[in-house]
Amino acid sequence: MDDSLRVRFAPSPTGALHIGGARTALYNWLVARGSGGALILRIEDTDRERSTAANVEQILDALGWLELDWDEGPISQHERAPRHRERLEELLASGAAYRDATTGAEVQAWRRDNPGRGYRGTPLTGAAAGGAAVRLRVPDGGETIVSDAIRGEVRFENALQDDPVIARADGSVLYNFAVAVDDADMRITDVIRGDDHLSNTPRQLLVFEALGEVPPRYAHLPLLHGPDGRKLSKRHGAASVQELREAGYLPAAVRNYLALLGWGAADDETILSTDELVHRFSIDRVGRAAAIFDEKKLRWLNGRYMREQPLDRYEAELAAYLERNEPAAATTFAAAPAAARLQACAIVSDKAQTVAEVWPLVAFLFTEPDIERVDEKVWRKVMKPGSRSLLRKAATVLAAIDPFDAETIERDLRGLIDAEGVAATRVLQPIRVAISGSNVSPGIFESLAALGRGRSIARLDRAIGRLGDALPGDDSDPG
RNA sequence: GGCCCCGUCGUCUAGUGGUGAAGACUCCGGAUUUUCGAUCCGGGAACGGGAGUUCGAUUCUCCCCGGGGCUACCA
Repeated sequence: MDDSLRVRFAPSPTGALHIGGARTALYNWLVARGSGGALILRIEDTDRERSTAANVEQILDALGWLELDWDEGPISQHERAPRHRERLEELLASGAAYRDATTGAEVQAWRRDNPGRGYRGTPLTGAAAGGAAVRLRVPDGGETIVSDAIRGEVRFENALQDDPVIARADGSVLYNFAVAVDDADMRITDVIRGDDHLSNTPRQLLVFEALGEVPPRYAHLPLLHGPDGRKLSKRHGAASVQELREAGYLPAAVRNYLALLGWGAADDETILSTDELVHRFSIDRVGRAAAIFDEKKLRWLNGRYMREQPLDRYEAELAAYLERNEPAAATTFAAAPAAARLQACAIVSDKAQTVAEVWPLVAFLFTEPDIERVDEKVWRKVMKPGSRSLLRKAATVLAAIDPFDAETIERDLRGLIDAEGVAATRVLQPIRVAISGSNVSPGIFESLAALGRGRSIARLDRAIGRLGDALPGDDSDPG
């Protein structure tokens, strides 16, 4: 326990929260919650062109859905501009930073002509300094060492580093400067972020040094890649937290899965509740190699979480999912009695791996399938000569079943199957299609019980009607 | 190009100077079965390559190869 520990999650609102960003947030959160320390949420919006309020909303929304909370913030980095300016002036005054109007193209050209050296500008003074960017002076000798909890000591030779631009000509500061100032002001003790920032770290350390501040400890996480081994992006399917939510994953499952991407418990346990994660997670057990995001494993894990949910929780997740993605279905579902909603969840609970898969399987309990429009291929596959007769007999059996529950229905329908001497599938599949409009549904006995006697028989009758049109005279041929 | 990071089954991880290199997902086969799933059982599958250190390297060092990141008046 270390309640003096302060970590931060600092996303840039230039898009939705990516899976990689979500994992970074999670790791910071786990470290904070496991130590009694504080998590600060800081929005890195110094790029006014690309940062939008909508993106900030999306990020907050994604963190909320993941159930990751924070102790301070959200703090807009952009709103701290006066403070950044103040610190910048200090460096300008001390000579640690200077005005330089050289363009990027010119620096590149300079580097071509001066291989093995970092660019050093010539300070501009007086009127000439107007309209020039500000660079940080990097020492010509020695090295800057990043002491990283995951990578060990990473050394960067100062002579090789360019003097980085830390503020634009208009005075607005750049990322590497703002980050260092903010991390210092917010007394961040541990920076846990993506590996893509490792190369930025020496620049930030140099800012700390110039400012006379003590830098935090660092931990750079391995990046997340897509199945093709390249950096995770849109074309790999679900790449943002919102997409994960739309795909029907549960927040707890996503947290569990994300935690395992780059980290493993000492005993290599796979299923870990958030509580266990908080207790067992440790940054020095994080691996060094980039991890590939594999949705198959997430699906499996999610299925486990789905099945282990209590029924009322299951129902709430389904309702929330429908509300977000299928408003019409949400209304229909909400209008049904609570008992019916819970029963629907009960009969699919061991089938669906994601919340998105639930409604298509149980919609028939809440809306009438149009028997005349059942897919022709499905219909032909299931409805054979003799089906009409068997459905009639099944309807008769159903009419007499008492009580109308899954066990009794199964007992009596199996009695019919035995009496007819046919394969169970010849009786059960036509019933399935008749009541659900599909050849894929939850268990048939449970489905009949959930639907109730009246509606079940009515749907059987409707199917018999369609069969009468399609297969006239089939009654005489039991097949 | 320069600088930096990384490299155990297809994937995520565990692990050790001497192991039959372990688990999970996927995949394949089988069982169960009223559909799809789910479930159960079984199987296949890895230390990137080359030197060196060592009695012995997957483990330590170097080189190569491969992948990735940074190299912006982006973050």
